[in-house]
Amino acid sequence: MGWLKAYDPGSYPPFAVTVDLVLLTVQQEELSALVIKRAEPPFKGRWALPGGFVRPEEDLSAAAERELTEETGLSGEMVHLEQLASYGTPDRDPRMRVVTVAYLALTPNLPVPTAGGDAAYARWSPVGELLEVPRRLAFDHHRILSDGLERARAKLEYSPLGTGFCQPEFTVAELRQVYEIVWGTPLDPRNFHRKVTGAPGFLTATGQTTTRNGGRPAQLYRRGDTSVLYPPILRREPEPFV
Amino acid sequence: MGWLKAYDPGSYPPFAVTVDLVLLTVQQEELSALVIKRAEPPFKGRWALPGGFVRPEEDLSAAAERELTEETGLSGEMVHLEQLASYGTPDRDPRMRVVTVAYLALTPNLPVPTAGGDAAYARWSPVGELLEVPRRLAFDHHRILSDGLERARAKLEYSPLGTGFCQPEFTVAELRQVYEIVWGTPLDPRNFHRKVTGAPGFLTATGQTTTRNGGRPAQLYRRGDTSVLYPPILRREPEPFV
DNA sequence: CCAAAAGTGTTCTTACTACACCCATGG
DNA sequence: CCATGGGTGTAGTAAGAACACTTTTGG
Repeated sequence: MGWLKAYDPGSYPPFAVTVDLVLLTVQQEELSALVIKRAEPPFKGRWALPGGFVRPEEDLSAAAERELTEETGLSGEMVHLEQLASYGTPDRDPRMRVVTVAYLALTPNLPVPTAGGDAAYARWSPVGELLEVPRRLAFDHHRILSDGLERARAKLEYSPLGTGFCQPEFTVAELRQVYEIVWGTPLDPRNFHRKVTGAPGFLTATGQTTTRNGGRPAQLYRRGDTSVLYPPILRREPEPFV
Repeated sequence: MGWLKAYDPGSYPPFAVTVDLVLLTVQQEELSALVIKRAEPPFKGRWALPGGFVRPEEDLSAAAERELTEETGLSGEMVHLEQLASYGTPDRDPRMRVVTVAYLALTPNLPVPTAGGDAAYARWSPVGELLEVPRRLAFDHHRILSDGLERARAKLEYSPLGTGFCQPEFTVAELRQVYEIVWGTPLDPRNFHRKVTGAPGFLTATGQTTTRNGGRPAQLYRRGDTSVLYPPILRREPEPFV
């Protein structure tokens, strides 16, 4: 009631729809997110997640991939880009009613982006610093980044997406460091090794070895072909679920 | 890069934003979803998920709760209503560009809804029938319902939300039947009993018993106060994660 | 007494933790 | 030859699966 009437074309309240990206990477022993310096009000001079309007004939996921490519040069086939959640509080943008659909991607260590030719335009910032203070980020991006972080942490348990943080070829120790940084917990190297090499389809050995981390040469692996990790790599204490 | 310029107020492409609800319940040994018969084109006469426009000053979750109350009489405090995902393919509604934010709720067995006074307006339909054929539901609601079903199944493993399908006071066997119906797998009654009574905070005993299911009297329980199930109640073979 | 459902106990197996120990390189 | 990290072996423990068995009602 009211539904059918309101659903009449031409009589609906207009919204702006954007996509925002939570792009995470691991660099210098820290988990970082890509942020953009806002050049215009509102929140002029503050950092914000990259994002932009969905175009009139564009799918949501296509808009997210386009933004990803614009900001990082990565294509949608190269990284796993997944929908995170949508945010639409009426006052989240002071200018107009905006609903944003947030996407999450875990990317390998990239060169510092300089889209727009402005060195101060975009940068990777440690997630810990960005979330330290609730209002450090523009709009409701603190919330979005928090949600993205929690999703990324959970994904590492049950999916092989942690490899997305690594170079195409990586050692078990490099992968373990990713887990340790994202979860903020030390993991037993020996048990971790057994778990990841034992999970079918997670890793495929290249046959090559490397000594780039010192010590005995380590096997190099590539990401395997599975999308599920079984058995999962579990954190000690699971976080609240909802 | 186009972003700042396009983000200028007044120059954004207008969208309609709706919320759609995946309301699931268990009745007569079947998992069912609430569907509405469409009275107007497009998809006139077809079944669709309940939903409607987000109002100009309304939060997304508030819109979902309002729709929930309109369709079922349930309030947002009574049931757990969670955001599922957003869908915005350009051609998903032939009349205009619509982005919908889907919400999921697991509800107890309710009387057949008759909102609008029309008995044919809304009903509970078995999910299996609704998903049998890809185009049985209007718009992209097949996809949305599939996603909601998969989310509900996953939720039962790690959260106590399965109790949402039960009456306020229920027996372990009644809860087990919910799991069996949602997952489509038989579960060992004895091991299930141990798991759910052993998971801290999942169930609180009322001290009452009932013989309404025949046999030896069974303890009655209420939903406990935890939001995480540890240890989880696992299905045999986990589904692909992404 | 018997059927039916509730609930407990027991055994086997899997997977995790912790940690001892050996391996292969660079310096 | 030794420091460093890579990798395997093993013992103890937590939790799941399968299933025998006891308990308590209704008829």
